[in-house]
Amino acid sequence: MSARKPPASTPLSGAAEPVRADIIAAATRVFSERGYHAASMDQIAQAVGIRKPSLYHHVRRKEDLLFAIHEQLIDELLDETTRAVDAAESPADAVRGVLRVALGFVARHRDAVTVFLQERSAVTGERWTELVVKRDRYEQMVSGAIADGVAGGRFQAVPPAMAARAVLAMANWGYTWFDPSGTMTSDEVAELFADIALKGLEVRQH
Amino acid sequence: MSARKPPASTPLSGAAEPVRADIIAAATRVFSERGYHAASMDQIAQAVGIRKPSLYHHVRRKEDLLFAIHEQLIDELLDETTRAVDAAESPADAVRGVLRVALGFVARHRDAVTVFLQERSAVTGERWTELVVKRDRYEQMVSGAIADGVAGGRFQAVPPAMAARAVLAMANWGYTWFDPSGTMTSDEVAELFADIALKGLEVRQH
DNA sequence: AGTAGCCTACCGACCAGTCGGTCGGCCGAT
DNA sequence: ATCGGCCGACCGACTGGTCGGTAGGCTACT
Repeated sequence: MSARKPPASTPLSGAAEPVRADIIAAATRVFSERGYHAASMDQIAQAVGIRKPSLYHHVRRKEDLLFAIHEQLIDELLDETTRAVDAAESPADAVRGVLRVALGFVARHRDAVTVFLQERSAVTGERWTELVVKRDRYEQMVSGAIADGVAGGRFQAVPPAMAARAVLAMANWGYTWFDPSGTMTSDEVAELFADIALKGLEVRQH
Repeated sequence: MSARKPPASTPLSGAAEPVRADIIAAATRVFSERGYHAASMDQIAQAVGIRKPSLYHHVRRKEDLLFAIHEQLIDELLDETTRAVDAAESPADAVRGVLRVALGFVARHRDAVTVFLQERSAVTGERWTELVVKRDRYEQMVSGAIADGVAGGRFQAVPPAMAARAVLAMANWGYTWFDPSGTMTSDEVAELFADIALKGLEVRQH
């Protein structure tokens, strides 16, 4: 064919043109309910209100949907957390902020968080690497704050990376049980978890 | 050996005759690597060293494998944790024991724990109910220990169910990052996490 | 000892159904 | 008359699961 090959290249590193928001929302819902592999493109199309071939008008591959969900979430999370940590006046404040942001995400973007945490390994290739880089940056922000606390003598001498894992675990695990219509708001839970992580469960009698 | 007929009857409710151990091991490996839905029975058969139809000689359905993995893990976990909590001399000791057992499982049965925590929703029907019952019993054991601590005035006045979630989160999330060949053993991590949960990160100056 | 019968474990060939993905064409708005 | 959004019809690949049959070990009876 004489026809010049269309651009056909991903415009930039990773980032393709944005997928329509309602499609991402529908995919997020379906993926979170049935899991990435068990969800079919037909089911997603139905959730959008169109047929499968039309869905392929907006997305090149199924994996693109999964990646878009992952990327959107980590970018927003990174952004909000950075702001919270920067605004913190003490390491303890930073830990509180991290927990508040993370649990807020669980509450507000429940399905997306579920997909993000449960379908981590379904993203492949260099796109996965891209996500890992951002995830590492996120974790290092948390362990950095804790390291500051240790260095300043305000935290116990714990390995910061380990403590960060403990803190993040409390937040991440929330997608498993948190109920937005439950008795506690995400901020209340965040405060409670921060208290536990910072002050501990045991009563100190001095 | 005289020709005594083997039991050959379904011994109890639900429990079918046990699936050959190497098959469960292979399925655990494959499921944890690729995810339940992405894993094919052929891949499992190959991991065992037989062909797919032979695999169906030992298992009725794919889901049976998943259920067997889940059941085996939760039964053992429930058992070990019960012993640890019963042997504890204080609520704080109980929390330490729970973390030690749970993180020990992560270290020793990494793949099974991964399947258990990541493929929870793939089990369906009444078998799922059965698992939920046991999981709840497990969680209540932990929150019960914390409630004891609160009632005895040795723990802060936190909602026990919430605190239990924080503690379990630290342990469960371990399957995400724990490396058995890393610098810390699972017992060391458990001790560190217990210290954080019980005493907190902040230094108290009185 | 020989042998008939049975049973477990295994396999090649196969099936119906589903999946991700494509193609050519329709339609309404610009 | 072009074009973005949409769709019916279709395809190849693969999946979970089945079926008929085989190899070989154990038992029981002769």
